[in-house]
Amino acid sequence: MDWQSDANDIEAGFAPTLEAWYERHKRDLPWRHTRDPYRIWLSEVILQQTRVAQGKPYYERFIDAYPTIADMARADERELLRLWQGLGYYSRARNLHQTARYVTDELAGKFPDSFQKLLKMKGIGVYTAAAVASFAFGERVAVVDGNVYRVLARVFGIADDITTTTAKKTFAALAQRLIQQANDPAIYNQAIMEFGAIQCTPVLPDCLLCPLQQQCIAYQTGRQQKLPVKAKKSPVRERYFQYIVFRNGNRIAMRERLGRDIWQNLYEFCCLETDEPKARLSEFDLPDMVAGLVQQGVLSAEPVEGVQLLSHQRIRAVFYEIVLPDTVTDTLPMGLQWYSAAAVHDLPKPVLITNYLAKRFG
DNA sequence: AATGCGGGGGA
DNA sequence: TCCCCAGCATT
Repeated sequence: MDWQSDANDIEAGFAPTLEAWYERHKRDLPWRHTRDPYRIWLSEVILQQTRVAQGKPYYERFIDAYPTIADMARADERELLRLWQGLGYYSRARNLHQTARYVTDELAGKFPDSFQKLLKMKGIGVYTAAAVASFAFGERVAVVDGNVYRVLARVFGIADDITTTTAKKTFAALAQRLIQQANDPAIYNQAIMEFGAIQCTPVLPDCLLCPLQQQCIAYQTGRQQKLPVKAKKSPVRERYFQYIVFRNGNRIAMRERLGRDIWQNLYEFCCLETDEPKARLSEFDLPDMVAGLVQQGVLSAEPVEGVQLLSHQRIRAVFYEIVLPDTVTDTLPMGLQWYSAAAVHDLPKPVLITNYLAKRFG
């Protein structure tokens, strides 16, 4: 099994290589001069989804204001939030305060000293628990953050979508295997994140000077830019449907939706899609056939707005009800046909249409 | 499993 | 612009 021994060899050398790299390249950061769990915890919370450059001055300010966890516990929450101002994700500050008080008052100031205990604290999730447990207490538990996903995906050529639960498990298991070979779990955890932050960067990683160049699958196959794979959260597409609801007595003009779009084979009213939101008939152009028909009728009520959220689209609809006189015998455009109220009821329709009918006609 | 939650920096 | 950043809590 050649591939297996190769993979194991790469895994075996991984942690020590990064630890050696770290000793040569690490930045001098204030929270790296302490093993005080309070300070490490504070730094980790500040750095959640936050770059070192942005978080560093805040860390200094907080340590000045609250040198110990008891100081933070006694502080006024508004004061904490003021210090936090500008960092974002303000629940972090509230959770910080809550945990500071809990540790001070309920745990007699003794900071939780294991991964499992740390996990129970407000604002401490899997990442932060692993970070504090390893940095402050030397526990051999691997951190998995955005840097780790990137480094592991590239070095080991893992193309799984990191936004999925199964991929997260895969990466966590690999990371936990890798840390077993580390000389010092605290150093190793710092090392892989520092490596991701300044060498194996999201764009333009410095592969030419990389100590893992020879074993990096991404480098060997030229896929640095493609890894890690992260599903783009497709922005919800905004669409604007203007529905002309033609009425004649108790009949309504409806058509079947055809073609490669939403609501295939469902029935709707005369539908005109616009690029921008509209609120009145006069704000957009009607096809000639439709315009001619509209002119013969009267707008019978204020336009009605409706919204329908699909997985990747938000349909904002406006319904304009036009009542036509019996004298109109024009052929209906756009494949529209007249349906009695009972027939309309039986047609398959999008919820958006059904809701409108219910709202308008009960 | 999906969302909401912030603000800044770099390409 | 878009993406990403030492993620977490809630539903």
